[in-house]
Amino acid sequence: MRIIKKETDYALRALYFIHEKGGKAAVSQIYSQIKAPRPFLRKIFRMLALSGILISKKGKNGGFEFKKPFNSITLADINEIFDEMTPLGGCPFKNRICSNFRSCALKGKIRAIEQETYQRLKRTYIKDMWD
Amino acid sequence: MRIIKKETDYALRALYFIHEKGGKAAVSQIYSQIKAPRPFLRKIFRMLALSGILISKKGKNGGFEFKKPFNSITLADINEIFDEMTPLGGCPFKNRICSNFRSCALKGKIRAIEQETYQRLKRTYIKDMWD
DNA sequence: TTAAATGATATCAAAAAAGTATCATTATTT
DNA sequence: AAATAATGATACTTTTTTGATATCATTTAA
Ligand code: FES
Ligand code: FES
Repeated sequence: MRIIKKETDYALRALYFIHEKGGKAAVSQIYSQIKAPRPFLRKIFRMLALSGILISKKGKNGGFEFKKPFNSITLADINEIFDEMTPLGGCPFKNRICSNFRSCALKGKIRAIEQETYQRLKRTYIKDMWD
Repeated sequence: MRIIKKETDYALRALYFIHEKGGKAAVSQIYSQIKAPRPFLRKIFRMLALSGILISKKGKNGGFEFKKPFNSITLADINEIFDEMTPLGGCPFKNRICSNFRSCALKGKIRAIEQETYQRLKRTYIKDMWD
């Protein structure tokens, strides 16, 4: 059972780091601290910017700062950027549809559990993760 | 977020099928019904037997029957055969340990969520999955 | 003795996840 | 203006995990 991806892991720790740094930082200042590969972290940050979590500033002395207030960011906010949920009525095994889709009740039960887990991610604020 | 693997999916549906067939069946009678690849299902069944869920009977007219009573089997029972949980105090990213393992509080929170999900799997009986 | 089942194991293929490389664009500093 | 240092965009590669095969040995009932 893999709750989060490495991308989410890096993202969460990086966001926390930016917050500690006063709310703004560039990838070059972060990656070594959280031991993430630089180009990978860049990709992650671009997605965070596209998703409205961060604002990016280009050029010298550029970097990233929070768009969404740090205190309001949940684990779910970040997780859903990198990992999609199974759609309502869908099968947990994406694209390639399951054999006996129609008669399969499994997907419903599994989805319910997934949803419950998601709700919990939603209730977990990243500001509280380092308590 | 992937709650169960395909192996678990096949296993659950196959077990239900055996139950409907009166508690005993051979792989050759099952795989086409649940649309699982035969050799894959064989492997799955061997694991179910090794784990004490089923008993295997070799030879002609052989097959598999329940060792653990069907009504007592939970989703967790099957899931844990094919998917391991992160060990207590461990990092969700198996083998290759995380960079800042010591200072990382993330792993604790993630594990808590994983545990909660596991508890729910434990409370879900496969006999109830086709309601 | 044959047929039909599982046991055991090695191997392969496909998909997903993780990570790189490269060039373009933008803004600051000199 | 030029150099520098940041992100934007995108294509690619590698590694890991998952899903699936193939093969031969063993067992048992007919
Ligand atoms: S339809 Fe995919 S698990 Fe049932
Ligand atoms: S130690 Fe692995 S997620 Fe923190």
